[in-house]
Amino acid sequence: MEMKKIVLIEDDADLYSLIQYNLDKEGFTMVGSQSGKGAIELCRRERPDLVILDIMLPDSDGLDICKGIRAHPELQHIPVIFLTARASETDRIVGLELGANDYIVKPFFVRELIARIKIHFRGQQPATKLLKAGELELDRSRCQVRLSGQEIALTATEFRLLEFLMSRPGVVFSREQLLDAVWGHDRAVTDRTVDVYVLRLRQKIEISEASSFIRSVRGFGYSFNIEVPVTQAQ
Amino acid sequence: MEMKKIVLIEDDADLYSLIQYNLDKEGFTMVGSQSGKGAIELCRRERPDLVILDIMLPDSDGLDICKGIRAHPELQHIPVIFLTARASETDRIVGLELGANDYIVKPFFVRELIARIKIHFRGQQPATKLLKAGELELDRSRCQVRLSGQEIALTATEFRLLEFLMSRPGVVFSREQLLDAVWGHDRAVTDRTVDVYVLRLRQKIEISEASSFIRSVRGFGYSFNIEVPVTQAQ
DNA sequence: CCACATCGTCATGGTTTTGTAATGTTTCCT
DNA sequence: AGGAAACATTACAAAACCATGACGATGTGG
Repeated sequence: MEMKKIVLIEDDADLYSLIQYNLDKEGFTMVGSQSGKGAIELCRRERPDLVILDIMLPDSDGLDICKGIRAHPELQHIPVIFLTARASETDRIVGLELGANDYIVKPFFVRELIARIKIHFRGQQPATKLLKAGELELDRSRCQVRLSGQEIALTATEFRLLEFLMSRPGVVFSREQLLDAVWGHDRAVTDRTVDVYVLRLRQKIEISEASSFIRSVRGFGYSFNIEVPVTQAQ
Repeated sequence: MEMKKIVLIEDDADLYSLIQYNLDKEGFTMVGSQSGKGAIELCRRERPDLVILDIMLPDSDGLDICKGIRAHPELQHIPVIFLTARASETDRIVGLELGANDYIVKPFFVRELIARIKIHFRGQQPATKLLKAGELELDRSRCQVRLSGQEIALTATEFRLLEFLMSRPGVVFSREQLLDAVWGHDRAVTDRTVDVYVLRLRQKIEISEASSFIRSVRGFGYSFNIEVPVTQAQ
């Protein structure tokens, strides 16, 4: 997961640094303000992946800020977590119905805040599951392989074999293991078959004679090369 | 918004009916069980849009059910809300980190539960009511398809199949997946059927022989072409 | 109750893929 | 070097895969 950026608006200095410390420890980038003024501008400038918002601020209302975020076409998709001491039913409802994505009542456990933050980052995995190795790209969801941007036509078995090898680059697999993984456990296939498929793959995705994506490891099996082969120099 | 379906697993009869009443009032479809046994099967059958899960059940553990849902490839995207009396820090963290999307501690306000449910349905609206690919347009709200501006008459099944494929252009789906998505989970349909429908779709929406909107991916299934087919040359 | 549209299945045939056996080549050991 | 084992290649027949046309069942509106 790339580094996620979080904006924190919280006037209580102690709580501010506590959260800052913990977000930092978790590997998030944090920018923030202890005042509600200019919060929208801060978000427009920083384009965070998530906003943590105290509702009761001395100079402005967190609810208004949330409303502002939701009204802004560029920001409206950003998840907002409210943080507040108000625990009454209507307060909560108003917050949630106003467009907040979560609502945490003070005092709270920091680890819970972190866990709830992570929920919003979960599930939005990259649309395409892409395996890369130098010029070679394998797109799982499209069942497609490209070499230097150009599509390479592979058969189903070839694709699955390459996918398996690429998903664990450098690891050497015996023919036995490859048969289990690619052909299935109830296979009825000779292990020489693997050789043939490696050959077919090589003929399709090999660039030069010198460097090979698939490495034969005599006496053991095959592995996907980590030393990324290159066409020219790099 | 179409009718959303919610599965509720809660052993306390009073709470069960309270929630049932309120979900019903809000216009949600609810199915549920007062036992944890068979919860996964229930979800597989019903394919709900959200699951509300009590953690402490007399016959099984809500955490395990959640784990089961997250482990099932067809169910793992479904939001899970935990409902529980356990308020300790570790309980909450475990619940959230296990894959739950929300965690509500009893006793709670029903309106808050409703508000939190709605959060999960918000924003996941298909942003595009209108799917486009070159000359081909699919209007979800009107159940209408146009090719070069001219309306094409599709049957219900043809429409759903095309809609599903177009909604994730480029992604390859197995016949199995297409049957699940288009025909439903309680299907009693051969997977050869998909071939026939693809054929029928092609006959109706295909422009030329060279370029095709629906791509056959031998050994895997079908996908909607991203390379937008063109009437003329490129 | 008939005409018509839709649905799902089946059988067919052409094409691609697959697995194996046979043969050639490299590597390694003595 | 000689030979054996491991790997690379080639060629080919069997199997799998998909497109297609036809058909019966079911449902629906007139």
